[in-house]
Amino acid sequence: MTSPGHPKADPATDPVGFAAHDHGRCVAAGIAAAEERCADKGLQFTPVRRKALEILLQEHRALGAYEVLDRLRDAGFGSQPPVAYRALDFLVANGFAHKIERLNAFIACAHPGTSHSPAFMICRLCDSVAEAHATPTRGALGQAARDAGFRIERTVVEAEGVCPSCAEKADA
Amino acid sequence: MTSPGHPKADPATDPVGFAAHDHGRCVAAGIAAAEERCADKGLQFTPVRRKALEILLQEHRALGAYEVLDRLRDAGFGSQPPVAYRALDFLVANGFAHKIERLNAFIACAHPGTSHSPAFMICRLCDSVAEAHATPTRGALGQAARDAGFRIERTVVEAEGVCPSCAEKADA
DNA sequence: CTTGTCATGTTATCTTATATCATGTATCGG
DNA sequence: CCGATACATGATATAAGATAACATGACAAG
Repeated sequence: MTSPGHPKADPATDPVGFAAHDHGRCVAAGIAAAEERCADKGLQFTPVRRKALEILLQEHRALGAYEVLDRLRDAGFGSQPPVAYRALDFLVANGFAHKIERLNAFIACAHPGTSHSPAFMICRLCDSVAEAHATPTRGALGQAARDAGFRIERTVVEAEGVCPSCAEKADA
Repeated sequence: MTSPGHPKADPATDPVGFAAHDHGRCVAAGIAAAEERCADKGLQFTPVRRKALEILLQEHRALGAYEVLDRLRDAGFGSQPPVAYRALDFLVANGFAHKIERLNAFIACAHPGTSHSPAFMICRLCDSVAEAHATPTRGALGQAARDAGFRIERTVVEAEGVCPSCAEKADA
């Protein structure tokens, strides 16, 4: 899942997406995790939902709902927007995928199973997205919320910039 | 600008929006700051742009582009989407307003003039939005970015939850 | 078997955003 | 003063993202 030989590879915290890695495993692991969790929680991991997750897992970048819809249609599923949005809503609601608000697009969760506040690094050059963990209540925001009496329920943390591989290309 | 008598009111860091305050000042201060900065930097603070900022400053919540457009039209400006988007783009590009990605909507900057990475607290009950300061490079995200070799250029930090005044109402 | 629940399919529509071309206006060097 | 340039605005059309509402099907509980 993480780059082989990476000095501090840790499946729970290592940002996936910028480094070379066994991508087949990403897909298999993602599907397996979802299957298990759905079985546990009595959720229906139906064909559309499974396919939608597979589609997202194919890449480490965010896909728009209509991009997902196109691929669902190609795979023989319905072709109207709600088909995609419903599948994506299910995946997001159950922690198998996340919505990248900055891009109005969706990406498979890189750390499925673990409950977490995700944080994303979005490369503006190649559109790849890596997921890390945020600690929203610890930083300046958490302090501001406590001071103001604001109860945080969910956080969106997205950094836009340049990924290592694009930075390298740009330097060359 | 901040609530009179607030124990730790500090114009540079105090989140505005949830507490009672002299709202007329918000508007006046926002316009004044924009005027000054535009003069300094040779930017044209044209009537549409001024009006758009005024519209945003009217409330401590985020307005959709089309909501802004409606009010611009009411004020005698053009009524086509690009009118609003261009004005909003200008305001955002120059730090007079921010886009709330979670809401696809815009809000006047609460700390104009200061260069900052904004963080927002969005009340899901009353839609009010308060702006605080984020310290993106300091927390877990900054660490992850350094580890991954990702160069952060801009961050989106938005917390969704319940503001103090709505929490109070809910308790009652 | 019928009732309720959940998933899917389908139509229509709404909201958000941008590309493009045309027009106006201020500034500046010649 | 004139023409070139840059920037701002106006207007048309369309793309992209999202949801409301209604109909159908599958299945388990009563």
